[in-house]
Amino acid sequence: MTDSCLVSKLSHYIDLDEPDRSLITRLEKRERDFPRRHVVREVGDEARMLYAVRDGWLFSSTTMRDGRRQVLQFHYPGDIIGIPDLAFSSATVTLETLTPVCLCPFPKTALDDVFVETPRLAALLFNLGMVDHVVLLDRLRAISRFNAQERISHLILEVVSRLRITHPEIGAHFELPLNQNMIGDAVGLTNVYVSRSFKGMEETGLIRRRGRMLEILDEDDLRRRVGFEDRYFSVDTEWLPRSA
Amino acid sequence: MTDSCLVSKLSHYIDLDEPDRSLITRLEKRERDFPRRHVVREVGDEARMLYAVRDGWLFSSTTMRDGRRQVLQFHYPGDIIGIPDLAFSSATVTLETLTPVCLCPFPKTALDDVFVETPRLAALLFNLGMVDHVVLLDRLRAISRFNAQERISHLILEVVSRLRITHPEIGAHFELPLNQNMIGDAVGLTNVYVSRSFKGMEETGLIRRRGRMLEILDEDDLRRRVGFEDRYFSVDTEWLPRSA
DNA sequence: CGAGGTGTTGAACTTGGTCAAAAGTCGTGG
DNA sequence: CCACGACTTTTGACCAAGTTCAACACCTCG
Repeated sequence: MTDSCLVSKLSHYIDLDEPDRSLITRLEKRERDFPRRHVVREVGDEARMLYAVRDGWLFSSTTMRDGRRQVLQFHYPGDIIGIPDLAFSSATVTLETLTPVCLCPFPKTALDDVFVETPRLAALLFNLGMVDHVVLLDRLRAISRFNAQERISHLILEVVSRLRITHPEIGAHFELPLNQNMIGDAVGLTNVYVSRSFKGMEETGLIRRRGRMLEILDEDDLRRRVGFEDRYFSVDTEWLPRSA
Repeated sequence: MTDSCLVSKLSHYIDLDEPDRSLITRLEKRERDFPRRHVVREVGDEARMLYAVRDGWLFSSTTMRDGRRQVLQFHYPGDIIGIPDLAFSSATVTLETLTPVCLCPFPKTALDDVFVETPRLAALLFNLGMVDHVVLLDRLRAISRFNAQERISHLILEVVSRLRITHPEIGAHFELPLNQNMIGDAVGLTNVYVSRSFKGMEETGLIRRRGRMLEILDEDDLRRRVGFEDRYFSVDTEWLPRSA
């Protein structure tokens, strides 16, 4: 077992000591692989487990009665997923893989140990939960008030900024493994209008595309246009309790 | 000092023991009053404090460069506000009162004590944070995919279900202290279209209005129309660590 | 009584949706 | 190496929901 994504994400924020690391290792003991396009769990399923993402991308979504889907979040290596369902006995969202994925499942009750044994780590998880919350608030604002091109721009910026936590080397050029239907379902547009918007953005000189490779031509400019804040970058860990 | 809203909200979910109660009381030691329409703190302000809401309504919002506002959340007695900003050194949202309000401010660092001394309470706060997260996911879905009447219906249901935690006696008839501008800013519509939608809903026989009093004529029907789930009602506290 | 905030209405307009067809793209098997 | 099928993207024509702007009505509270 090489180094864990969870450890590498968390130590991006604080120094982990031995008890922290061994606790995390305990959480990541089991592993399970899933193929591309696999439903890990659906709305209404029993929600006793959480999963640490070791490798691959996933997304969570809900479907309305008329069949339209809303993509709620994307999940990357180092994330713990299923956390929002912590407070419910059955899943509130559907978790589905986007690429082949390796997950480390552990029961909710294992979080007990984190809270009891390593308060500092528990507080960090809380903190990161709040980061996700703020990211979601940003997206709410974007979907509610931006036009199509702005929404898509916002989503792209959100995705790169998250990727850079674990892959700081990512520059303006990267792969976006999402089809236009998925993008539409994430920002509240139809695939048709996503296509038109992409075309428009390419003509304006905001981006360049080749297949799923995407190039952001002027990231600062793009950020300014949508008032994008990189929430993952500057996280306040000052208030966390000192390690025991 | 009579009984605290925070205690009454939290004990809706678990039995609080003596250490828990005394810790909460410590958090609520100081009190501060604010008038209606007062900005408690703005985006960019230093975010060292959290606030327990003792009395009154508030909301959090952000403003875009063009002046349009997005209302993100409403806050009620018993809520702890400012939590999303926990992870940031400056505020990510503006907090503003809707009615006259009494808040109990305490520094972020006081949460340390909660994590170290009462893991069970810390885990409960985490849990409730996740409830708010899911409520936000529901709203994202509503704003992204519903039409005007459905969005407004969803918002109304969200508000009543939250009110009922601390006021279980609330029935179909209650006061909604929000003007149509505010409602529009919350669900991503203009005040004009909020007005038209309300009119439509009244004509269809979904609701009845008189000033700010609102009556839901058939709540089950309304819930079914927008697939509303009451997230506040059925919270899973099974996984929480036992008290020491 | 007057003023400011709030709600309502109308007409013209815009953004994005719908439906349907055409054109790529990519992996698989022959 | 090519052909086929499934999926994805693009394009066009038309449509509908919600916006904008502006005027007016309505409270209510000082």
